[in-house]
Amino acid sequence: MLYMRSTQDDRTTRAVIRDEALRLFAERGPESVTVRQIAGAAGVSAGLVVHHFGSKDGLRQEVDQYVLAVFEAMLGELTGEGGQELLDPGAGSASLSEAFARHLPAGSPLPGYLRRLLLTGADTGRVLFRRLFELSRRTLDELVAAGTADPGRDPAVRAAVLLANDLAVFLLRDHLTDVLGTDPLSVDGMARWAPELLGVYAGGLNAAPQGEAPPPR
Amino acid sequence: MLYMRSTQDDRTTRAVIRDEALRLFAERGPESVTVRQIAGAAGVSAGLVVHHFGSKDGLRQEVDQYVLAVFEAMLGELTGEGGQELLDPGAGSASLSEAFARHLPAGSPLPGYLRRLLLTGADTGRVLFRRLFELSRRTLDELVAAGTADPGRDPAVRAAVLLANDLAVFLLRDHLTDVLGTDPLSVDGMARWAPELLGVYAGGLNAAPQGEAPPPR
DNA sequence: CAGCATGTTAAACGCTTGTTCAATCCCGTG
DNA sequence: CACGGGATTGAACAAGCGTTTAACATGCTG
Repeated sequence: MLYMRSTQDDRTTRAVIRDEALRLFAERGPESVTVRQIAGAAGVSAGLVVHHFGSKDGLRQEVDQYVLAVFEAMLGELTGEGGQELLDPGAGSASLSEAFARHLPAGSPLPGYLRRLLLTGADTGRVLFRRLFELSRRTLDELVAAGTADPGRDPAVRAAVLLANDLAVFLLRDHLTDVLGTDPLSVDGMARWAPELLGVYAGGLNAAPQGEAPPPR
Repeated sequence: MLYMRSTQDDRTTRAVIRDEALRLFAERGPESVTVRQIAGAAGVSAGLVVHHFGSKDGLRQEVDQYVLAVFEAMLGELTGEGGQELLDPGAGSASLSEAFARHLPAGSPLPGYLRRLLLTGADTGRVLFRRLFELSRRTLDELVAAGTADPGRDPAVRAAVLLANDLAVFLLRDHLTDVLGTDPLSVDGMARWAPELLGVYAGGLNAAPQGEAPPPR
């Protein structure tokens, strides 16, 4: 093909368009991105975008599906591999946030897209959240079974609290980076964030930090 | 004026336009709302909207300023009235969420607009978040001074954790309503949410609930 | 080698957008 | 009572939007 990307790139032109759309959608939101901008970013004409995806909305839906699939794959690895390591205050894991940081490259647009999906993706967002909520409920159940957590008065609400706290890092990532000087989804950032959150989970707000770094108790 | 709103309404036409814009912006986002739609909702012509606010962006900025002003007023009442009642695990207050529920009418578009401001309002959102972060830091300081909380290893991060947890309810309101069956910003919803969160804050995830079902103050 | 499906482009189309403009209406003031 | 000025409208405008179309190049298949 003469029209294929110049330098070596094993992705199909179709995939390149999809990736650029994903990036731009995550950055500015689908409404603020034009077909011509996507085409420009992918190095093709506007007509080709429509030719491949039927319409702009068709492209958006395909990106939705793609992101969801990647996310599910991530979740699969997480819950499937070495038993439940999710949300376990004992292990170094701080759940979803850490999962993303570990499974995705540094500047990946995926977190941003998922954020937008969660906040403005009418139906897809609802499905996604329900999925996460069920996961959170099961995780809490496991923690209770293991004696690591109490179900509380209202286990559904407690699971929701845990999920919300987890997602908050995600949704507020940029602002947190701004005021703390560290991206909470980066390795350094999680090293600051996780102990503080797990400290509260372990003994409440009033308990002094326990797992020491400097002070030998 | 013959053109004034039919039924009694003490608001200026200008104010009506501003309010309708606020509502629509909060619902769908400024990019997805047209000047004609705003005009239609306010019962005026598109030209008049521009005449009053210069441009669509001018209108958006004015709504921004208006929302920020109302929010600041709310914050002022909160921090100023009976000393610090904010984030105090002893009182029934669950901070920002409760403040909104108490100071705003039921279907107010303000929470939705603030959410959007926080998540997509480039500079305004940053300023808003910094403001809230400073408030959270001061509140944590007071809790520490009162012996109700420990500063933790990294007080800035601990304050950020508290703020993020608080804002999460806000940002995920619709989804939480969906899975829990109760709006967490309503009176009923807070009655479910607050005890669970405060329970964790009081003794961590593993502690059994302490204050009984209806706590006799 | 003919032929056909596919990838691709440039140009054009129709529609919606934000904005401008001239005209009209009404009130307050001199 | 004239009149000037703000409020208000409907029509018009240019620009940008998503999409359609006709044409062309390319690689595969019989």
